[in-house]
Amino acid sequence: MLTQRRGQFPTREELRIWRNFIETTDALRAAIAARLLSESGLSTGDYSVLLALTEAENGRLRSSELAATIGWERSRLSHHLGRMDKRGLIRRENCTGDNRGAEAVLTGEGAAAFHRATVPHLRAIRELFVDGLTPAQVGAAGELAAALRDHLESAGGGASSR
Amino acid sequence: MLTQRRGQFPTREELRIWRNFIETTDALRAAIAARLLSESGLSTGDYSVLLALTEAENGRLRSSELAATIGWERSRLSHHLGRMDKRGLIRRENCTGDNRGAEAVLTGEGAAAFHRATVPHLRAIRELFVDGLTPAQVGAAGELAAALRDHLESAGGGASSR
DNA sequence: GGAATATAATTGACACGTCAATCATTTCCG
DNA sequence: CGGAAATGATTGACGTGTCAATTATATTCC
Repeated sequence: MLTQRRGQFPTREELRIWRNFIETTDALRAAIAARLLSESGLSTGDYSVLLALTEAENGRLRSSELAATIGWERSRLSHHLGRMDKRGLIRRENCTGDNRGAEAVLTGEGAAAFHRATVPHLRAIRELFVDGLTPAQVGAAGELAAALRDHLESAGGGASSR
Repeated sequence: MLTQRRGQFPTREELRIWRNFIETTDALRAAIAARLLSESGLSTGDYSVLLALTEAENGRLRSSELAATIGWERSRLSHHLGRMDKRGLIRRENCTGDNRGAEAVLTGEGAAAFHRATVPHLRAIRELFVDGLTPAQVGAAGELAAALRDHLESAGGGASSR
């Protein structure tokens, strides 16, 4: 209680910045996602999955590897693959050599959708993110992200981590 | 094609920064939300609603005003109030003077939950956001947010806005 | 070999968000 | 007045995310 670091709470100004920061990044994410969806019919989740499969050997990946690649929980991926399967963007196959495994396989339709999406998506990132900042600010964004990420990883992000 | 501004697409480095930035802010948001939930049983949505009601005259607000205050769509608020009502955090009443209106009223239980939540929530914001950055970086975060927000508002965030 | 355990993936229940109806009341105006 | 349009709010359908089981196969080790 003695050793409590400077202000237990954020100052008014810090709080204002926090709210602004989190709301703005949220709006940015939503705007990019909306553009992607309207221009290609893909959600950002779809895009991540298709990107990973496109870059994978033979357009196929074991479910758990795919989850690790894009940083998703297993059950989230499972639900999402179910929806993508229903839409014909991917196909599920049994994993040869390990019968409990499953592989997600890129379909022609999935590959086509991904290719239709990529150019407009990159353009949206440039227009809404890069073009809104000076080069110095883009650099600052990178440093900010790195600092926050390091801090999160060390200081424990989760709820149960302390 | 001649007049195309500097790189139609983000550079490799810009793209790396974009991904890092968006993933990190997402992880930060998730971490703060998880802390809030585990420490108080409230979601960030609950918190926003309770904050607005707490600050309102008599702990009550007309539904549409509440939506405007916290920047939500009406239907989103309606769904959320339904869930909060079921949990006893707020109560719905008819709006005197305009029978199509509805008011959300803070219950004792809602007020108590909010008060239990606020200190740990502010602490989490300090620990996970403010403490992860130098004072200069906090300032940079504010400027970044302002720049991105301005750009989003002018350059059209939505999908249909061009 | 065969039970205990670990691993891979799916499932179900539920919270949350968006969009497009829908319903009720009020307001506008001829 | 009375019907058309505007306004306030809710609802339903569906995509998405999390958590806690559950199912199925592999591995381990006695």
